[in-house]
Amino acid sequence: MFALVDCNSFYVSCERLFNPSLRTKPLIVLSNNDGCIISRSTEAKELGIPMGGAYFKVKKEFEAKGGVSVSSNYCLYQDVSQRVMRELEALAPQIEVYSIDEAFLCLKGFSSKELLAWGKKIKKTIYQNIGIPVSVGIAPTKVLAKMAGQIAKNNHLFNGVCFLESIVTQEKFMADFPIECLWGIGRKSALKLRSFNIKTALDFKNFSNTYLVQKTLTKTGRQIQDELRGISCLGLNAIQERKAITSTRSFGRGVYSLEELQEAIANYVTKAAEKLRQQQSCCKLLSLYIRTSPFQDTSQYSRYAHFEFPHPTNDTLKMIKCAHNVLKDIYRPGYKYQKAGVILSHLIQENQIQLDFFQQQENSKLIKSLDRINQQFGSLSIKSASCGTENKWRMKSEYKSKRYTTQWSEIAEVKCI
DNA sequence: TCTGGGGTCCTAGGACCC
DNA sequence: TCTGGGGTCCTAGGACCC
Repeated sequence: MFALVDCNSFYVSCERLFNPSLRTKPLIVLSNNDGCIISRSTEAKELGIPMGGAYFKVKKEFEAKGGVSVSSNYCLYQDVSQRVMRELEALAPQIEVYSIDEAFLCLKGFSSKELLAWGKKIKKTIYQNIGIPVSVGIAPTKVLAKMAGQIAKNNHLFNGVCFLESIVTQEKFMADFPIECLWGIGRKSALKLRSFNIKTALDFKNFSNTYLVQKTLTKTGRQIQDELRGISCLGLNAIQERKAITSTRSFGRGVYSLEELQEAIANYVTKAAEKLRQQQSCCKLLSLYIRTSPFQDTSQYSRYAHFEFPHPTNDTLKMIKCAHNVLKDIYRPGYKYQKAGVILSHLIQENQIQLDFFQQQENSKLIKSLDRINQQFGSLSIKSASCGTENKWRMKSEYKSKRYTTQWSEIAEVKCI
């Protein structure tokens, strides 16, 4: 048996945790650059605010109806997430942290009678100890547990906990479960399945042409079908090292000059390289891209290029130099650039690097000192001069809440009146 | 004027080997 | 004029997730 624990409107719930005045208002959380809507309270959903929609399109109307918008605050969300996961680890024999707001639990050793009660206990404990409301779905496979989670969240009769035990119950809900809502079936796959007259999860379960499923949806689709049939294909995944680290941002305004792009790229490399060192890895390949806005009618330009290091590295300064060389190659003047990004891949553990006769000593002492200083005095306290100081291109984040739990200077205040 | 960011997995097809 | 068969490895691009 698997359980899926999913935090309800996670970012919104985090914001409400430390700002009770937001608890009764329609609330939305915006993506980076205050561009899109990425989390909505129930009240905001009822006002018809679309998930993933462009903020500027709804801003006026939403505010007129008393809605409140906040910029995303990942320091806060990450920290609250870790607290939730710690609680879950104490409650279940095995856990897979699937995303910032979700975890799968493996339920060996529970009788089916105990399972529902146990699900309710999880919900209650997380709310009591952390203050975040969650939904719990329990079923024999991961895909079914995901489905149970959806049902627990949307069907009020369940009070946030749904256990799909018997095949009869599973099929009863599958019959009303649209195919596009199934975990792993996106827009494209749903269209293909609908062309075979498969409209619900139950239709998919009963579709007998497995050859066609494999052919159109590849191995992934076949596994989903098996999981619907109660055959578990997807186990609990252990935490694994990242295979790639990316840092990409849209600009707060159009960027034209090479100098500003260089600044932005230097900042992104700095960020990505820090993450790389945190997991004690080096990278062999640095990829980089710049592009104009696809939403604008002005002439478009987009380029993607790589640099392969002769020796795997995590040295920020060396990486910035190489990135700048690549950037010079792909930069063309006269365009209004909207976004740039850096991707580090072909990662390898620091202690597994193969050295050779001619390899120069890495500048590791300097980099280690930088990391230590930044850890103590805050991110980017000391950085390469190429990162610039003004950063006029920097993304917008106009309505950001405080980092209540990770920054002493921003800690929550309690006032006695 | 303003439309996010960070990931994973799978497959086809190219390049190469003997 | 005729030009095989069996294999591996790598990567770009597509699709999906939250």
